[in-house]
Amino acid sequence: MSKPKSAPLSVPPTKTEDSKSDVGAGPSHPTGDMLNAQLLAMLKDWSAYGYELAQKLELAGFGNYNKGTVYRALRQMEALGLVSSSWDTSSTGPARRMYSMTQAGNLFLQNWLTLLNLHRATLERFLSGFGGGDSRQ
Amino acid sequence: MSKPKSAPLSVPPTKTEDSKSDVGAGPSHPTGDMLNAQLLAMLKDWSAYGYELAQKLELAGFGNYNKGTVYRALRQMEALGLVSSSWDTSSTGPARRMYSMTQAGNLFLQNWLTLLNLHRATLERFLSGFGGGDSRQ
DNA sequence: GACAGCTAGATGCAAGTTGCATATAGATGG
DNA sequence: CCATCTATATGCAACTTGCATCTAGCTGTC
Repeated sequence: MSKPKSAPLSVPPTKTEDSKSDVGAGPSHPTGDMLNAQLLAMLKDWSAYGYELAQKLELAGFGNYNKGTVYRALRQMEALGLVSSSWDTSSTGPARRMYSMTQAGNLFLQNWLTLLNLHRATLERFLSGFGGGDSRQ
Repeated sequence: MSKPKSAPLSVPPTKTEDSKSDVGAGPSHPTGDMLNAQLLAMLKDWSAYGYELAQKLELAGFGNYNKGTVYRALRQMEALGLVSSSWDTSSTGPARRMYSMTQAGNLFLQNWLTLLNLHRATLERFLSGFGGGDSRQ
């Protein structure tokens, strides 16, 4: 949710055509637990640093990503024990904070996948017969 | 994210056993766009009111749900034009605000499913070979 | 008919999250 | 020396969420 601020509530939509392209209806990129899950998945087998992860998210197809949010998500996950970090000064350029996933992080990911499947299953149950629910590219 | 508030950042996890069942890592129930999508899916073919929808979410397997959040999510989706509402006083008991999905709501749902598939595809790509990623019900 | 309890919706507040802009700082190239 | 790129961090305003609480209609019971 983000764009339009108007509509004084309780006013019947009256749906004009003006918001056809934007719709205020487009989820653009994941935040919160969804973002955490993406970050953890990328850390599954190797270590990585924030800048790198933010770039990969963009390459993965999510719109241009807010790096500030990525950095804060990583620090917060560290505070929760889902990842651990250490400075890497071995390569040239500014120091990098290298993250790797912990066991708790792995457990989070499991829980997330469970919730995600429940989410999907529930959606599909209500949208029964809906086409495109499973089209992984 | 919700439970533990401690951990002063940059402290290596030290993983004690105390948080094994909770882990501070368990996404419990959907919020934000994920919640919106659930609500819209339940409104796909019929109208419903908030109290009812909140109950269905619990029955669907998501933990005990915050009704205040559900009500506010619905009002906000109405402000965005994703649903429309009207009072229903036909049945006994307190009046019910009946919601139904708009075309914009349907478009939101489409977009959400697209994002969800991208999310899943990306997770699976990084977790390649991971077991359990596709076990629907 | 007083009263507890259920249904149904709404909201104040504190805490948390996010986007945007900006800051810091090392490295590199001209 | 200065602009630019990499890499991380943060202040601020706006928004979201959970919890508790409020209103209000209806039902059942003594």
